[in-house]
Amino acid sequence: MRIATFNVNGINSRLPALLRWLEETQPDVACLQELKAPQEKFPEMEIRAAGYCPIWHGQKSWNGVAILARGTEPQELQRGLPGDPDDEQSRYIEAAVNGILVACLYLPNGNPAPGPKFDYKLRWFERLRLRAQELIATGAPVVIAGDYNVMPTELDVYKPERWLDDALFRPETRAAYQRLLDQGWTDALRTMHPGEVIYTFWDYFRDAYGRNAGLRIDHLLLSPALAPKLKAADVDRDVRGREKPSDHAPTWVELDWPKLG
DNA sequence: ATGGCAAGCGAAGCTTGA
Repeated sequence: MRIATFNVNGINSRLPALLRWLEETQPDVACLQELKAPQEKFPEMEIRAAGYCPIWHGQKSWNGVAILARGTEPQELQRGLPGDPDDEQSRYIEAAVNGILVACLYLPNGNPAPGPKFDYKLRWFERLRLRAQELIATGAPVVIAGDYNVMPTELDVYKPERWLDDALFRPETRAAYQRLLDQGWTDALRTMHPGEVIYTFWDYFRDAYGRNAGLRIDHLLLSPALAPKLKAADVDRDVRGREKPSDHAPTWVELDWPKLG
């Protein structure tokens, strides 16, 4: 069973690229972020025509997350990250798919730091930590996938010294990610590629992709019940090099788990 | 150190992203 995460940077402007990738790689579950579309502008017909059943949480202009399941309806469990009823941003959705609890997130960027946006990021991170603790305590097979906007270590940044004060790499941010891992989560991509330079994002500026000036910020965390089932994890890097690409590449895990259908 | 690019909104140029 393959579960992927892909920050599409606008689902409607990215639709041809998304459909091509789905057709080519046939993930069983795809977690999408940065839909940048209100609820009613999600391209449900096109996604269903491609064989995927979606649930999504849209928002005008910014954010937005979705979970797509191939040939089966995701059973939605949670919409919005608990812990702050005043948080209007669409950054979190959870569903059960084929016996696995799938959480899809788009963690706040947090720049400029310090400042209110960075404070929001850290508060959001703390809410995530509490939710993740609840999920891990159930003992269920869980994957929390998405754009975490965190480079966990220096190995995950093309030029660490340039990013020290950035919200994606500041000590507080890395510490928050580490606290999450300390609950018992497995960072799937790093586990399968220890010591390897492997990125999931290249910005649009100055030929960052061509120079491999990238970041590893899209992660799939596996609960203890699921980590032993990890068979492979990788990045569909070539997708970033195509026409009209997202600035992120799809990232995925292959699990020893019965396939859908 | 800065600005480079892309997308949404809305119909130019600002905001946001990372």
